[in-house]
Amino acid sequence: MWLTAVVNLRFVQHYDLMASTVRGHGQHRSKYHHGDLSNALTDVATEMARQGGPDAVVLRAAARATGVSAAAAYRHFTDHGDLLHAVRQRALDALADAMRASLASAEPLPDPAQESVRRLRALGRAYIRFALDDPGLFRTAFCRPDRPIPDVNDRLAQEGPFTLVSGVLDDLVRNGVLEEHRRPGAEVAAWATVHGLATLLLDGPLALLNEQERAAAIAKVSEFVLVGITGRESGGVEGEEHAQ
Amino acid sequence: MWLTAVVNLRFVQHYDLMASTVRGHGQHRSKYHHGDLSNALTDVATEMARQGGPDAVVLRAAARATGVSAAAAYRHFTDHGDLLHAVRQRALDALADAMRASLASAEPLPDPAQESVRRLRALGRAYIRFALDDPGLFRTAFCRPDRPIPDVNDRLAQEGPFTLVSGVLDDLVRNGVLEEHRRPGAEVAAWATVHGLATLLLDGPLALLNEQERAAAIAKVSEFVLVGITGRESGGVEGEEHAQ
DNA sequence: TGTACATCAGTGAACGCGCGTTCACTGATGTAC
DNA sequence: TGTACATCAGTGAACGCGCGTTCACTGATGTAC
Repeated sequence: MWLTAVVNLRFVQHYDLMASTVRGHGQHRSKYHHGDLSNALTDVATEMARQGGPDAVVLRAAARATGVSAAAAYRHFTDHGDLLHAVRQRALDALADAMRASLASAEPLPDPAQESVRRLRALGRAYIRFALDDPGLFRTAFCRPDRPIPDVNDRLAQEGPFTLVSGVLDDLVRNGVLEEHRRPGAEVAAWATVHGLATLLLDGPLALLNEQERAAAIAKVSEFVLVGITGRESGGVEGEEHAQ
Repeated sequence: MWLTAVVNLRFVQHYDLMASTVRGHGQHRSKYHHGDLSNALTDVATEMARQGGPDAVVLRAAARATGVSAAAAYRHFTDHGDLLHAVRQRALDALADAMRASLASAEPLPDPAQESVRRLRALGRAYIRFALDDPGLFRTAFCRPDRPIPDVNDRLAQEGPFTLVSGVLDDLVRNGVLEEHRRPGAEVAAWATVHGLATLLLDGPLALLNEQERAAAIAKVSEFVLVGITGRESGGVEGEEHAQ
């Protein structure tokens, strides 16, 4: 009990430092009229989510860490759920960013077919890595929303993880790797597989795997996705699956 | 706020009824020395989890609903996490039971190969259905544990979901559907896919799918798993995938 | 350019709530003789 | 078979905690004239 209290205290101190640093960089708005409190609160709350998952997003604590009264938060968020929703969106954005970065992180292969396979692998790898590196954010991104989720075909589809996968699958069709009749629904299957692996590695029984077993599982699943989607042995680009 | 209070009140009343019914059936132990308080508390807490997920597992409320002081719970559980852990185990057991029931729910097919494919499909279907029918329990089964998870090769493997899948995959090898060199790690891939689909349907963007789209997604993923595992077109047993 | 004033974005104190956990206690149970 | 007594499994009151949210308020900002 008091141990928890101590930990929380540490959190607060840490966040306070962070908050003052952030504000210190900007123009001093003489305390009143922070200028960008909405974003500042979301920043801090996102940091909390990163460290402790969705349950760590606490409105009062976020306000405290931002150096502002709790009531002030209600000028920018209708309630706690609204703040959490903003954090969730941040988490999803961060995931999508990581996936995009992964796409761009290596030289494109000369052969378009191989290149699109590489891209699919890169997306999956980034997804898993994000989950393992930032479990708090990952859990927050997929925690049960208390507000309606944006439709996949609306905002999220704009530039969300789902859309990235869809785009690469379209590439695979275009480059003859994926037969057209297999295309419909393929993004759901691919996404589900990678997402499931990520959550089982994080919170499920696969959390007990050592690093080697984990790498093997990831490689196996990566292969599995390609075969399952295309319906045939994944040619070329062998070995890449063993890369981190 | 007061709305929440009202809802909670309803919960309590409901659980109280339930608890008194349960105790009413058994022998009256004259209030003191309940006889099986540990199980009674776990029962009630599991019901709470069924209705509201892991966060709804509240020690005080469970004690209240069981008609017992909160302190009494500490004779049987070291703390709140211990109770939650018991509920988690119940949830996992319930999932495994549902899967086993699904295996036995239809006539075995005469052809052993087809039969083992049927069994794999049955497991996946049961998994998804459990998640959709009992989201609270499903979320609880896979919520982040604050205690060490039992190793897959230990208790859970005894009769857990994971083991069921492993067994059926062994059948697939035995019956020539799955080549032996593909067997290692296949249960992870299969499980991840189905698990991912379940969680995306529950809490992810796929929650927005209508019934028809959802059925299509499930069918597609089911096909995907078979192809991904075996490395070839799934022969036979076509059409069954469209069954609920 | 200066001033009156509406509006905006904060404050801080308080509210009620329910939680997990501890404590000294006491009634019921079972066992040794 | 009856009785003393240890142990077991409850009680109920209290603790401290921190949360989300509301309220009347006030200082800063920007705008109309």
